[in-house]
Amino acid sequence: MDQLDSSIADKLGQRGYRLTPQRLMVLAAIENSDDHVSAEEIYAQVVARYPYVNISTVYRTLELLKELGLVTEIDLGEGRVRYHPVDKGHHHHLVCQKCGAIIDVDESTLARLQDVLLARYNFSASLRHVAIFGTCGKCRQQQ
Amino acid sequence: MDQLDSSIADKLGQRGYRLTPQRLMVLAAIENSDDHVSAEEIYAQVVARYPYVNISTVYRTLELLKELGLVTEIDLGEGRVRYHPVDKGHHHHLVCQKCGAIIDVDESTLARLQDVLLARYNFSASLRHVAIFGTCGKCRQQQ
DNA sequence: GTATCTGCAAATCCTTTGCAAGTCA
DNA sequence: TGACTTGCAAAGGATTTGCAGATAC
Repeated sequence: MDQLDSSIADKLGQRGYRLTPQRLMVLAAIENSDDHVSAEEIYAQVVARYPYVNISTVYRTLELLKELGLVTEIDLGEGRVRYHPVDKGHHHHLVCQKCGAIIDVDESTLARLQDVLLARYNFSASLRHVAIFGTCGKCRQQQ
Repeated sequence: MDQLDSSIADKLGQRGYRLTPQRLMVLAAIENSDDHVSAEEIYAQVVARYPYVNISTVYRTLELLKELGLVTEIDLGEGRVRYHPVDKGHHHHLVCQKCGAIIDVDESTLARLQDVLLARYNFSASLRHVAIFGTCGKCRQQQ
């Protein structure tokens, strides 16, 4: 029930959604994570403090936050999705398919692509949180 | 048991894998499809000719072809993966999240990004078959 | 002949859903 | 109070797996 200074909680409240303890705990778990968290990881964090939550509540909260544009989803190719608060900034990831390393890439790196797609295809790409697969330098050396 | 001229079949044979009727039918289904096919669609095609195949055989064949680099997978955001033979050329897709339209994008459009990632991050991106989500021009007009 | 493949059935994994009970505003 | 939320349990859908029997080479 801490983390009442959460900016996401503020926005939820402003839009008329109830700030239940469960939701606040989910928000805290998302915002306290440096990395991107999975639903399962959020659930584990919340259960540690309040054993009666159900994972479906976590999924429902994440669904709501997605709809409201407060978190972004990313698929790093693990067979499950990870979440990240939008207000922590946009960035991308290079995922090495050999060693699993994840390299963070600045938002600007994809800015030009976004421009090209708009100019050439009149398509507004949503490149807020993208995973690009390939091989890192270290692994290429070892081949 | 047709489609013995399949280049994928050739490669499978060369590498010592058995060319079973099931595998040949799966290969034919992949190669005869203009679009990208899902496992379920491949299965449907094969069952039409040989009702005793099992979908797990389709999945196992696809797994093998992926490992050997003979097909690529693409996730167009449908909750299931689609497959495409590598030898039919590389290309990318813009997926409109409003209307579902899929716009094909030439390989060269992502070439520069590939260069940048290599130069800046020493990362060899595997951009052979990428889906980019966003909004198409038509849908943006209607907003 | 024998290692490789297949079919079958069941299991897995992540995620979603129906519903009755609980609770925030 | 009453609409919104939750917990529970069960379903959902795509994909994977164990195993015994079948088969390509």
